Amino acid sequence: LNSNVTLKQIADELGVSAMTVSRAVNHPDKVDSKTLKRVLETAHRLGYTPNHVAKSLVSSRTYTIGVVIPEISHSFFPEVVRGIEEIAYNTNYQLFLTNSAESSEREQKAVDALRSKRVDGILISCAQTTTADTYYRQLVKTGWPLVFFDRCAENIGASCVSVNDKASSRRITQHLINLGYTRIAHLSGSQKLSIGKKRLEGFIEALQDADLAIRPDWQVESGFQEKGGYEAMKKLLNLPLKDRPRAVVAVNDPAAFGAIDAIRDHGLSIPGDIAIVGFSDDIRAKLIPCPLTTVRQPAYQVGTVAADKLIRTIENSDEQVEYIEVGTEIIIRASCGSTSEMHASKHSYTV
Amino acid sequence: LNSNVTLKQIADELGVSAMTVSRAVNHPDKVDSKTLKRVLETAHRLGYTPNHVAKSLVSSRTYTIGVVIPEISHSFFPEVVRGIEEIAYNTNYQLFLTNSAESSEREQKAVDALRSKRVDGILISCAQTTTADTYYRQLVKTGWPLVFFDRCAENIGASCVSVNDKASSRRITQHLINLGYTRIAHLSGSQKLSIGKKRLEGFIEALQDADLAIRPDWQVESGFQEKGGYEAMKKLLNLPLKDRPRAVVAVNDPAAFGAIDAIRDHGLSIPGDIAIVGFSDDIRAKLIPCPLTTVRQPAYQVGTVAADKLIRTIENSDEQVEYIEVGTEIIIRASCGSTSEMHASKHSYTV
DNA sequence: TTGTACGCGTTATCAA
DNA sequence: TTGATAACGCGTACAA
Repeated sequence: LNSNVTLKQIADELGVSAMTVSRAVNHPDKVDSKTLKRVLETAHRLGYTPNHVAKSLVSSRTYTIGVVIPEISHSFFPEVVRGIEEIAYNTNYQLFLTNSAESSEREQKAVDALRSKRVDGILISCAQTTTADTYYRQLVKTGWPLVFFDRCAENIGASCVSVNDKASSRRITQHLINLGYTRIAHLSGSQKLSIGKKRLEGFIEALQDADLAIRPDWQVESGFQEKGGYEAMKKLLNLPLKDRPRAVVAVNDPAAFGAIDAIRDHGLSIPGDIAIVGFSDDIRAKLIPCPLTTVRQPAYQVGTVAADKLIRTIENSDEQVEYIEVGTEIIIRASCGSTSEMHASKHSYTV
Repeated sequence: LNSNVTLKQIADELGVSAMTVSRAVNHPDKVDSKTLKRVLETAHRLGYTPNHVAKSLVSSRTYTIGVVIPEISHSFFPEVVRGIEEIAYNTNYQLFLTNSAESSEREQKAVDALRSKRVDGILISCAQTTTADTYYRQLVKTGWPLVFFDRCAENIGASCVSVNDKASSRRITQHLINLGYTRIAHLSGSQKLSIGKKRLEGFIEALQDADLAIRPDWQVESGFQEKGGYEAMKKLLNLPLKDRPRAVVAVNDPAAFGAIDAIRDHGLSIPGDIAIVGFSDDIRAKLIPCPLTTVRQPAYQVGTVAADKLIRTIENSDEQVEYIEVGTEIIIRASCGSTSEMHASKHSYTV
């Protein structure tokens, strides 16, 4: 029953050689139409399924790619995986999915396992705890096709597909400036992570472009969680009234949610007293009482672009290393306040 | 560089046989401690990674399982996959993830691909369009370890892990009854799908247990989307006042959301005029103005249980076919209304 | 058009 | 303790 049918079994059944059966299956035109028919017929009858394990052993190609993500449940990565899956499906690759669970140790184990499986290439989004980029460097040196996505190890000679963090942060800050706000603060993420750094940079650039004051006391590190957002916002609200910002750019939506709670707890209203914008378009962003203006990340597209780049890297030995940024979309809702012109114009645009 | 190191290369380097190297790597105790050391040292130096493709060819075991899900982005399946991944990680299996995108044709192609990869077993959740259970029967007949999860093909001799649909539906209906409601309607899902059928059955049983009237005009098919929920609720609201239900059990949360809109549009309040409960604990359920009482499905647990069952089926040739149901949790919020006793008691319990 | 020989990287088996 | 051989299923290269 479970004993898998082989070319040889079919061959024996028909009194031909295994080679003939192989040809019938893979190169139908290279075999006599009559034997072809007989072969295919019995192949079907016996339930033949080509053994890719054996095929891979001889061809050194598995038509398999490994994906390492740090977090399965958060809505961003499933959507990325869907994009990867779509490309893989269209190009006849299979996907090994592994979860590093934000542990760099587990991440390395995953990569080793994928290497043992002889995947043709690896897509990886770094665990937050990752420090060891020496590991990545070694990996790159082995020549395995490797593409980072979203969370990238930079300058190690591997391609990278990510969201346009800096430009997006700058753009949403500019949106506040265009609405007339001049006293704008930033709740920032960890400066050890590229997204934390880039979003802060974009924020600062926007202020510089508009010749607005860049005040250190208006840059508070909140981290990426609600709790940190709440605490950080508290600090801003506890400033003397004359030093209080009029608008806030949060590093992401959860931080913004925390900040919103703090603002409410302080008896202030949004956007009347303080305007706020987020980043990531969390599913809750549009559902809260004062819907949050934010940056939508094209997760699906990150997946398709990364998978596409990886497969080109696999199939094209002289494919160049690239740093690809995909554009985001500013989603304008109520939390930033709005001018009359805003109502007349369209309510989202891309960066 | 990319040329992978083989046992033989290490062997040649040291002037021993490939067999000795193999033993050193896999059975350290069966080799002289001195040669062991030499072998491991050069293996490390050359960056040797065992070739699982070759291993699989001889052992007929790939330590790989295939997962077929109908929908990657919805929050339920990522959580299931996370559970599967956790078990796979602990047992050293790798996961092939494939997406049928609710197409039974694509589902079959996925399964064929997985068979070609010689996965040790398959976990599958049926596409909604699936009709061809003859295909599943054939698959089972080949003896391939196979476990269905969430959406199951029943009575075909394969194990199945799913949520306790009928009991949960009955339980949440009973909750309404306990609160004193007697005029209760059901917005049902397609009766062609097991979850649609089972949830209706549970609803009816609860009414029967309480000797309440089971009125056909209070069973409206809404399907699983908001729009259907809205339309179905409209029908109930358009009944003569004396025939209008006082409470509604929706087949899932989206249908409930649609119904809620309809109730609002009709100028009625929740739960004051009409109480409503859902099923699935959609992320929005707790965020809407009148938070929705609903059934939370333990997605992660569905994943771990299904993966565990599959691996037992793989590794234990006389493992029995089982239909496993995992319990749900009733999440009590405002939409069902509440009595004073309710406030005193705990606000969730398991079925 | 069809068949034979060999090798892909590994391990089980038996012999030394 | 170590090595030689064969086999896993398939495809390339060559021969008939």
